[in-house]
Amino acid sequence: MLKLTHSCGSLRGSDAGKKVSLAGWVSSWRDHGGVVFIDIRDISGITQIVFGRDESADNEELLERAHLLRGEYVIAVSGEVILRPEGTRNEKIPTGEIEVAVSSMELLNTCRELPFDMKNMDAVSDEVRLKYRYLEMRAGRLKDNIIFKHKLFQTTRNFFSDNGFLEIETPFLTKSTPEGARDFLVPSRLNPGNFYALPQSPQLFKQLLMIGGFMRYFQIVRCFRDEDLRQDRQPEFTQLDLEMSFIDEEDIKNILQDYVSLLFKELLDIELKTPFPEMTYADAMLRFGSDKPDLRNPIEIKDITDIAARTDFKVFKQAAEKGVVRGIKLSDAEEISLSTIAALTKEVAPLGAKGLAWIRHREEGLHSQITKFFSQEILSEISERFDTVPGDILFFIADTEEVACKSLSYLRDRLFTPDENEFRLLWIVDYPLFEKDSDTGAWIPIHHPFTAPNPEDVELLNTDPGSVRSRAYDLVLNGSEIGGGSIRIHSMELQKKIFNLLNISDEEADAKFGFLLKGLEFGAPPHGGFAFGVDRLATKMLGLSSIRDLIPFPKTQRAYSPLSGAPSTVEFEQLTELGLKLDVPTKKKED
RNA sequence: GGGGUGGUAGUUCAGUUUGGUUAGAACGCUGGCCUGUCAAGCCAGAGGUCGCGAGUUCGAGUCUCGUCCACCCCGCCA
Repeated sequence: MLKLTHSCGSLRGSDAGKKVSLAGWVSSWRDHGGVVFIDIRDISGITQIVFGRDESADNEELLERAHLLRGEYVIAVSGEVILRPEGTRNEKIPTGEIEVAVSSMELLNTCRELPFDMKNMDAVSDEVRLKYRYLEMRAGRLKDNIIFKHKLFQTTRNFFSDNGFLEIETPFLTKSTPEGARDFLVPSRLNPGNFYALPQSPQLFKQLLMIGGFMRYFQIVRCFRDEDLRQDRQPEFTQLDLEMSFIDEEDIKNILQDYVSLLFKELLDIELKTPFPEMTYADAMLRFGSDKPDLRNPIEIKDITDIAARTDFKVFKQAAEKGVVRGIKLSDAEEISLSTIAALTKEVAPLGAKGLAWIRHREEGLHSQITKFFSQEILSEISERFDTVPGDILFFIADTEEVACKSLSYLRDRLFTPDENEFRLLWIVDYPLFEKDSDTGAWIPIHHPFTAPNPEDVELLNTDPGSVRSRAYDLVLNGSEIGGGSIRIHSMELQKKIFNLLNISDEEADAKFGFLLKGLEFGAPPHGGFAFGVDRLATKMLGLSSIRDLIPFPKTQRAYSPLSGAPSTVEFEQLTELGLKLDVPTKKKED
C-alpha cells in the first residue's frame, strides 16, 4: 500500500504544491463525467480529491476507475495539493481551501450497499445502528463521543496518578453475593456446580487493597448488574472506582471536587464553581422531594403541614394528622389552564397522589376551588410562606411524606425546563444508614453493609437505628446521581454490630463476605472511597440522552446485542462439561 | 412482572380513523448523460412476506385475538 503522508483532516492552504498521499473512505462523490470529485474521509476529517485535474497523469484511465467508486469504498490516493479556484472553496470544512489533484489511486476495498444513510444516522432506529455499529462509528457523533471518553480516561489517569493513586486490577471472576443487584453468574468447569459472579463493583476488593496497604487506589473498571435496562443503565458499565486510607469525608470530597473541576476544564473548557454545595439528605428530600435534585431548577417545595392542620378542609386536615401537606409555586402561570391541571393530576396519580390541590394568586386575591375552606388568615399565611405574587399558582399534595416527595419532585421537573449548558453539582450527605424494607419490615442498608455510621449516632444503633446517619455521600449533577461513596467500617466489632442489626448471622456473614471480614481483623486502616458512573457523567457532559450514545457496543433494552447476537444458546457438550442441565420454562404456545 | 409508544421498500415515513382497483413519497440503490461540484444536477429503472401467527369478512396494511421485536417509564438497580 501507498505510504501515507497526511490524514484526511490535516491539509490546509499552506500545503498547496505539496505531493501528498491520503487514504480513507469515500464519503460522497460528484461525478461530472470529465471531472470527478470525491470526499475522502478518515477519523480526522474530510478532504476533497479531484480526478481529471493532473496534467501529468493518465486522466482517462483514472476517470474510468473513479466512475466506479461508491460510498464507503476504501481508497488510497496520491497527488498534488492545489488551492481551489476562487469561488469554489468550501467554508464548511477545515480543509475546504484546498483539494488534491489525484495522480494515482489504489482501490483498497469495496463496500456493500449500506444499510442506512451515513449522512443522516440520527434518524435510524437503535436496533439497526447497533447491528452495524462499525458504520455508525466511522462517521458522525458516536465517533466524537468515543473520542471524548478516551480524553476523559486520559485526564482521569493523569489526575489520580499525579495525586499518588495507583491503578490496580481486581478480579472479574469473583464471588456471588446475594445483596444488591442480581449477579451475572459464570459456571466453573473445574468446580462443577459452583459459580463465579461478575462484579457489581470492586467494593470488597478495593477495601482489601487498603488493608493491603496501598493507601490510594483507583481503577477504571467494568461493572456488571443483571437488572432491567434504562436509558442510563446498561448491564455492563464503566466505573471510576477509588479508595483511600487514613482520610475522612473532607479529604475524599476535596480530591473529587478537584477531579471533576479538572474534567470540566480540560474537556469542556468550563470553570465549575467550587466548592460544590452540600446538602443533607433530609434537607434535599424536604426542599426538592428527591435525593438527587436538579439545582438548575429554582422551584422549591415548602411544607405547610402546620397550617393545614388548622384548616377545616378535610383533605388537608387529615393529611396533616397522618402525613404532610407540601406544595410548590410556579410563577407567571396564567397559561396553566384547568385542563392542564387535570392532566398534571393524572400524571401524579401513578405516584400515589390521590389529588392535586391548587391555588392561584390573582390581582383580586387567592383563588381556587378550595379557598372557600380557608379563612383569610390561613390564606395569607399560605401566601406568605410561598411569597406569592399575582400570576403565581401553588400546587399542593396532601398525602404521606413519600407520596408528597415523589409527586412534587415529579411536578418540579415537569414544570421547568433547565438550561442544557448549565452544570450544577451538589453533594448529598448524612444519608440514613438504614431503611425499612417495605415488604419484610427488616432493616436494610441504604448504601451497603460496610458503610460506617456517623460517630455521633453510634449510640442510636441500639435505640433508634432508623435515625442513624451514615458516612455516605453522593455527588449529583443536574438531577442525576453520578457517583457515591462512603467511609467504611474498619472495626470488626462495629461491623458485627451492623450485621446483627441487619439480621445477618455470623455464619451468614462469614459465608458471604468472610474474606473481607477476616481482613478487617488484620489491622485494617480507616478508609473510604468513591465510585463514579463514568458513562452517566460523560452523558451529562455531552448533553446526550442515553448512555448508549457513548458505549461503543451497547445492548438493547432486552440486554441483547444485535451486532454479536449475544446472548445465545450453547452446544449441549458445553453444558455437559460444566455439569449443567437446562430447565427453561417454555412459553405457552398457541393451540 | 406492569404501563405507554411504535413496527409498511435498504433508510426515514405517509396510508390504518371510515376494510374495496396495481400500497405511495423522500433519500439511498442500479444504468445512462454530464469538466467545478461539495447532501451536485438531469433522464431511465429496479426494489414490498405491510414484524409474525390465527381469526372475522366476498375482500384485511386497515378490524379482533395472540405473539415477537425496538424505544420510554414503573417495579428492580446495596
